[in-house]
Amino acid sequence: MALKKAKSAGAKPRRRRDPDGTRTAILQAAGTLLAKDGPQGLSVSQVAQLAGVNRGTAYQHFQTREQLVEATTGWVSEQLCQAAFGKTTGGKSSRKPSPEEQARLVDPRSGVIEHIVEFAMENPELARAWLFHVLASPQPAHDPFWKMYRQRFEEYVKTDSAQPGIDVEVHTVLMLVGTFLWPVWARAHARTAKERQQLALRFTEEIARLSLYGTMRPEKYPKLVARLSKRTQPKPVAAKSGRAK
Amino acid sequence: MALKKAKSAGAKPRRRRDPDGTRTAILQAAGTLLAKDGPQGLSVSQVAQLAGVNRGTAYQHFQTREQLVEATTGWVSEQLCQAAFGKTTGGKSSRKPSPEEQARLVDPRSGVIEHIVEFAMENPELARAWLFHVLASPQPAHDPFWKMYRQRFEEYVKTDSAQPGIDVEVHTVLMLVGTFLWPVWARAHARTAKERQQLALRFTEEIARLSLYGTMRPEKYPKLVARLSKRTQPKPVAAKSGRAK
DNA sequence: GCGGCATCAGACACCGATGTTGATCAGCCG
DNA sequence: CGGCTGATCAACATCGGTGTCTGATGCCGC
Repeated sequence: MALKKAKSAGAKPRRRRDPDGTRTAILQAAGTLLAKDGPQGLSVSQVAQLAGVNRGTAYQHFQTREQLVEATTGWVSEQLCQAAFGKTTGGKSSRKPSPEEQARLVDPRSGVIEHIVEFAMENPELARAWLFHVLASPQPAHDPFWKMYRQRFEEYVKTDSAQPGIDVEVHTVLMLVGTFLWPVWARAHARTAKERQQLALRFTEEIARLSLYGTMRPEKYPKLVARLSKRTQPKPVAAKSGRAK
Repeated sequence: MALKKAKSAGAKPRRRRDPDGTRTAILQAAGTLLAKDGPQGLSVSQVAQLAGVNRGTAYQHFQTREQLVEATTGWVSEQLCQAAFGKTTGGKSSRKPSPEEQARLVDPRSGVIEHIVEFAMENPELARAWLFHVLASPQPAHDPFWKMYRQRFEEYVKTDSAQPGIDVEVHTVLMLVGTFLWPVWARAHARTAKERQQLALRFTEEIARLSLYGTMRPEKYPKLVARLSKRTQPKPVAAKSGRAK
């Protein structure tokens, strides 16, 4: 078709006029570079180049490098929220979920972790970028995705399907960061989609096993059992509320 | 002692001639800056300034910025190895450990995790630096500290104190990264040494609880139990399924 | 068809970081 | 004590990134 795209010479086919599109293109490029170099290593020049956008245009969408980084981390978190929970963070209210839907969202076996792992396995850049962000942030728990996950798990802990005495914060740290680092580790071993899926399955299976049975055989650690049961016995929920306000 | 240190005017009291000392001073400064900005954010200028050393001197010890970063990550890993396992990585052989010593080193309840958490809680810069390094590295599992931990845990898994069917890699990812990120999270909440110790205790207790009992009540997930027990071994699962009541 | 605006190209001053080089001075050894 | 080695330092040239500005160009809605 005879249209734009000056063929031979390095002529640049000027980008079609689409502010939102370019913005997200920039964010996406910034995301992948963020994953590679971390927040401190991000340069507007590289981002613009990768996004196929003039540097000046980038500066038109984000006044300063710092703002670009900020916007990018927020965007990454948003992507993760949508992929994991299927809704945006900026609560457009959205009708209250039905009870069974509630249970599905809350129960750790319902697929939230599976979703996250699979998504992270297919988008390791986002996972890595999120980890960088969380690691660099002075307040990791302020991240929207973090808060979302934590809240969901907190609700699960209240149900009678959960073991008593769970420490929500510790669990959140373990699961979130483990779930996102696993693809980083696995990346070195899996090339094909099949291998990746297998590794994702391996992770979720081990999480399931650990969640059900733990790592140690209780009968081998009577003293530890006694101490822990003393901690959680009297009134499980009260014990937790003491520290996880 | 009354010596050196020209007092008033900005006169620089030329550093005493001490190659090894300056080298480790540089490494230490690089470590704390690495924790703050990540590998890509590290600048030789800042390192030299923080270490109280001329930039040129730094370049004499490490030919290039990249080499400095590399040496620093190695140094951090070394520090962690010594803190956690009490010996250096560059195996000077060192006599074989006695059987009970072996058990102490291998058993997850013996204090390895406690050691690491406490150390990480008191040296969050090192923890953060290590996480940055692991996150940025294409082969996280090549880190000496990582390998050391993994090997120890692998030996534990072979003992009959361990649950059957443990996935060593998944466990290593979870524990290592969780243990080091916990201080980063906790840092935002704890100021005094007492608070820090309390948070460290809270983490190890939850790890212990999780290792013993897991997160979910098996009786609520019969299908999952069936699938997992089929995966591992037919026999031992029944024993622990009764523990939770 | 026209005006507004998104996009691009290029240039500028400024800054900080990188490596390099030659001078300088501390500590050791004869 | 005097010289030598090399650890430490100050200064230089260079490069790349930032943030800003100007003018040109084309796309889209009115």
